[in-house]
Amino acid sequence: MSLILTSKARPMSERKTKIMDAAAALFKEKGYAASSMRDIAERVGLEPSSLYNHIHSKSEILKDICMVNAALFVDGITCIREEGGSSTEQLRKLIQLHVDIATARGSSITVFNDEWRHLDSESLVEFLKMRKFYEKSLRAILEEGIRCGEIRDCNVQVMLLSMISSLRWVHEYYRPEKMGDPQTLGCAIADLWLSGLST
Amino acid sequence: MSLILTSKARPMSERKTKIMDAAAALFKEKGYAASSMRDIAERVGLEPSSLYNHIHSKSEILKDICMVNAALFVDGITCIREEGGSSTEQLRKLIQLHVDIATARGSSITVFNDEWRHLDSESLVEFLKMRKFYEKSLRAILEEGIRCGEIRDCNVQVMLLSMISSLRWVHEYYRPEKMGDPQTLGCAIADLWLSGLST
DNA sequence: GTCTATACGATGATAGAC
DNA sequence: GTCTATCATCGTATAGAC
Repeated sequence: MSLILTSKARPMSERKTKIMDAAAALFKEKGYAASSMRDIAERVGLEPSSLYNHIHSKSEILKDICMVNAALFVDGITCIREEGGSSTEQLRKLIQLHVDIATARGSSITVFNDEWRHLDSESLVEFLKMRKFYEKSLRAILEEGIRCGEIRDCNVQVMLLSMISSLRWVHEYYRPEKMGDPQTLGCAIADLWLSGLST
Repeated sequence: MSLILTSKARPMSERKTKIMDAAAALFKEKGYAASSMRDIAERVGLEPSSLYNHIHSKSEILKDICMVNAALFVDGITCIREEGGSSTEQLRKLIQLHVDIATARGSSITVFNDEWRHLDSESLVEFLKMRKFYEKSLRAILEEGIRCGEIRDCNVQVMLLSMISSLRWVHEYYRPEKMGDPQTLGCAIADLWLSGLST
């Protein structure tokens, strides 16, 4: 899954990159609504008004962060579906995708997870479409697994939501020294999900 | 677990209750920072300044919501630990506790989950202490289970964080008509966690 | 591209009449 | 307890000099 490294976004000016990074970090720390353009400007060493030479508005920053990350997940799961393999294999790859993205883009993924509701209505529609696509794909993996007897026949929606939610701590609490590299962690979480806690 | 019904909070005036409920709903919809005192006042049918006859500040509302809910979890897990039983039984009860609280206090629990970082530093310390206590208790359950061979010997921190996180969708996406009553849902999630997805 | 200056609405909170 | 009036501050964003 080399998607994280081979970003398809066209190159960004160094200044704009710094602004986006500072904004993502701030949104993570205080949330979108509580982060001001003055805060962002201060972090990046500019006067507030100068930010507008690089971005159009605060809401545009949020939109960019959310969409870039949503695309990573959509592309990732599309890739996994195309590669095929058993449901179990696909689930393992999917969990690894989440862990890879969460460990590689800590602040950006927080914003994607928690701040998307502040998107303006137009962007929100687009964002929710992508999320819907992602959920539909995951549901398909689970249903295939149930059909061929690989996955237990439980409430699919409950499985799906539990699985996705259970990965939402990684970006915040991942500690390499305690949990190993992302590959190791992904494997451990996949084992947990597939085999359960009981001996 | 009758904790939810037998609230220990001293009685609140009807007006104050309405203010707190409206605030919790708003904080859930837009987040704490993006919700204004004017918004709250409008919902409850008062002028903004009148709110201050019932509460001292906006931050106090947040503090009350967070602390009341934190106490529910702390009391709940304390109860479960005191009742004893096998680790598996305790884990089942704990999952049920989460589901019960999430389904019974939707908006309040969202605030507790996502908005606590806006607490002022003093309240934040108190809040984090309670959370720490909760995590320590859950860790003890898991470690006991591993020691006596009831729970698989995995990274405890990874298990703990995954378990807690996996329950964070309930308050938002619980649909009784699709998932049954809270008891049924709690049972289903507990089965998922204990036995895993694989057949 | 960066700055200073500024527009102008929204914010949390208070004072004081009723 | 509720209101009107008001304050001081901070919010996003723009204009225009350099």
